[in-house]
Order: sequence, then C-alpha cells, then structure tokens
Amino acid sequence: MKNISNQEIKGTCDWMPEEMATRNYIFNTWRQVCKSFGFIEYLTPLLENADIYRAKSGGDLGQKELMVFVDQGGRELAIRPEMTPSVVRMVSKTYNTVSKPLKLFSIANFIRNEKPQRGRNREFWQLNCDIFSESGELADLEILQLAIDLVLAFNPPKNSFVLKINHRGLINSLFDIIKIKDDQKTPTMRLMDKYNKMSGDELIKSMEEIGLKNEQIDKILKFIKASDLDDLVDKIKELKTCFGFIFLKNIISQLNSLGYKDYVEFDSAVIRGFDYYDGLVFELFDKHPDNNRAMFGGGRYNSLSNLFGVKDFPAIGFAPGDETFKLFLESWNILPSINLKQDYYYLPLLSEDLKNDVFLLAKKLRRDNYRVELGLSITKISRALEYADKNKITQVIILGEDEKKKGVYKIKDMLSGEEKIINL
RNA sequence: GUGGCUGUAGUUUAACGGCUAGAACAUCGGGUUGUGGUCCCGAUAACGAGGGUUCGAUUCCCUCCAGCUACCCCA
Repeated sequence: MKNISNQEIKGTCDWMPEEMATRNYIFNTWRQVCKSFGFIEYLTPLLENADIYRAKSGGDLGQKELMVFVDQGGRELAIRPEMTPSVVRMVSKTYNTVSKPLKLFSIANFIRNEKPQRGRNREFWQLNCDIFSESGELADLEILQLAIDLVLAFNPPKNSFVLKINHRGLINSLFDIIKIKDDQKTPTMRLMDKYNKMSGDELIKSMEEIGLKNEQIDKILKFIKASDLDDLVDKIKELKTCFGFIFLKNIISQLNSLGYKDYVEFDSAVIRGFDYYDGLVFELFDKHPDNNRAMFGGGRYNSLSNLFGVKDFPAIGFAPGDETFKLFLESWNILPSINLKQDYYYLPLLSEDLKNDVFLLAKKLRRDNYRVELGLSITKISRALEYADKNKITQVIILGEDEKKKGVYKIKDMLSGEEKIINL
C-alpha cells in the first residue's frame, strides 16, 4: 500500500507545541485587552450558507476564494472566509430584543482558497471586534482606541506602527463634487486604494481607461495626494463642509487628547475593498522597513444587516489576523521566549519496585495543583537530571529506595541545586 | 489564476553523470552501580513524485507536487 503523505494540506499548518505557545500568547493578550474594554466573547459555526458571502463580500472573496461543498440535502455550504456576515447573521436573530449596545469579540479560524504567500495562508485565525447598535461617533472612537491598545499591549517600540483613517463619506463627497457616474465609482475606488503601489502615470492611464475626464482625474489626484486633512480642504475647498471631513477632524482631535497622537493619522488613500463599508474606514500599518504592510483594518458597515431581511442596524468593527500580527511582533523582535515546561515537576521512576509509590505521589501532588510529569520507564538518576536539563524543567522530584526507607521524597531545584526534603 | 526562485535525514547542509550520498545539531541507547548542563562511544534517519535522455541519473531535460516570494485580490 502506498503511504499517505504526512504533509499538511496546502495553505494550512500544524501547530507544534512551540508555535502553539506563541499563538496562545497572542490570543491570550487579545482576549485580555478585549475584556478590558468590556467586550464579550462569542463564536459562530464553521459552516454557513454559501449565499451570505456571495451577496455582499465583493471581489474574489465570495467567489473563487470560497470553499463550497454540497451536503446530502443539496444545500450549498461554505467554510467561513471571514466573520462579519456570520456575526451580523447571529446578531440579527435577536437584535430587537437584546440589551444594547452589543460589544462582541471572537477568535476563530477561517479558510480562503487562495495561493499562500507571506502573511497569508489558506487557513488563518483572526480576532473580530465589533460594536452593534451605536451609530454615534463615540463607538467609532472606542473601536479605534481598542485597535491601538491591542497593539500597544505587546509593548512595541515607539513609532513602530500607525493607524491610518479615512471616511467613505468623504470619498462620496468627492465623487459628488466631480460628478462621477455610479458605475465608475467602484473601479475608481479600487485604483485609489492602489495609489501607493502604482506609478503616477499608470494610475492616470488606468483612470482614463475607466472613462474619467481630465478635470476629474485632477481632483482625484489632489485628493489622494493630500498630506493631511487641512491640506485636503485647502486643495479641494468644497469638502470643508462635508460630513466625512468634520467627522475625521473631530475624531482625530479626540484621539489626540486621549494620548494617541503618535499613532493616528488621516490617509486619503485608505479605501478598503469591501463594498459594505459606508462610514469610517481604517488600516493599521507596521512601519518596520522589512515588513511595511497593513496589519489589519476595519470600518463601519451599517447596511450589511439588511442582507438578512432585518432593518439596518449600526455596526463597526475590525479584524486582526494571527499571521500578520506575528510578523509585526517578529519584525520588532518583541515575541517573548517561552518555556514549554514552565513550572513542571519531573518525577522520574528510579526502580521497578517504586512504581506504585511514584504514581501515588504524583496523584497526591496533582491534587495539590502541581504540574507533575511522570517518568514512564526506569531511569538512572543521572539521566533523569539530564532529561530535566534538556527540557528546561526546573524542579525534579526524587523518590528512590533511600527516600522510601526514610518515608520522604526530595524536590531538587535545578537552578540552585538545593534539595528540599518532604515527608511522604 | 500569473510570474520568479527552490526541493538531499526531524533541522542546517556537503559532494557527485558511476564507487558504501559525507557531516553537524536533534532524537534514542550506552560509557560512571544515587545527582545534571561538559565529554566519549554507538544506533536510527535523506536524494519530493513520475517520465525521458543515457550502458548508467540524486546530478541533465520535461511534467506534476510542495515550499518560499512577488502579482491578482483582500478581511
């Protein structure tokens, strides 16, 4: 019989104890910060009706990146590629009767059928944080603060990241001003989103291909090249009275007064690809030269809920991924080293006759909340200590014939070499 | 989906159109008959898969697979 490969499925990876420990460190820190903001944890099923992704997700996500299969009843099911439709579905079931506002988070895995690359796997995990039912500016403010605090919780160096914010309302006002046609809006936004990746000539050429006129292109370029909000309304004066501008001006000044001045800036080129965003949009960037990329992003998506035949309700959220987050921590070298057997007590079996005594002692110690790793084959004491060294176990429990005769056992501290004698 | 680079033990790697594919670290066993980190000895373990060229391929060619990476796309 041919052997089955022991490789993981493409785009997925095994979590060996070391990687699992790192992941737990990140997830635990996320959890702690979310709870400190009064958010509560939820989870939805891995499978959803495929239609909920096809309807709104925009781009490839609801199409070729979706893992779809048919169940025995002929239903088309999809493995979730993102959390937002699921959490909106879940909330929409009870929205009218539940206490509001809802501040929710989850840590879950997702599958997207795409080619793996740096910072992007087919299976990945992300934290999703959302606030439902609050449309006011303070919900936006709190979400942004949470996004920044989540990164700050890992003690990154100064100037290691920045939160770039923008507002879809501001972009829509621009489109009103230049009187762009409806069917040109989405392709134009895609191009604006790519501003930093394309050369100026390519960008202009692509905009001409969409059918934009020179004066329209001129204004769009002024818009995405604006260095800050004041510069923007200086160049495009009509924007001064629009909602998006006033909103952004306000929220930045509030974040500044809360002490986040170094971490926030306006960036007119932050657009985001999902169609369902309709208010604040933002992206958090790693500023490390070796890893200059968006770590995660989010925004306001008030109208997504009508997908489920429910009246619209306000929603805002974001979702950091495990892989991009880890790259950030690695690029700044702020991942702590983890000892897998921290606080473990190693209890070797030193002779055949001691089997029962050793198991009994382990049982007693475990009941007292010690973490006891029992030796399962007979070992010489020198090898037992060597094993403890190799595995960075700092406490070794010695129960040999001599100890048994005296009715005691010893706990040896591997760092100091000291031994404590305790009665059995 | 498109392009580039790369596939030798668990890991890092060496060499080669032919001879037993060599090492280091890791793992396991032993060296001191109850006290470790060092040291010494030994064992296990690899040419990604298939096809072609050739007397002979791990080496050259093709296809596939996988990995990395840049695009496309993007929470």
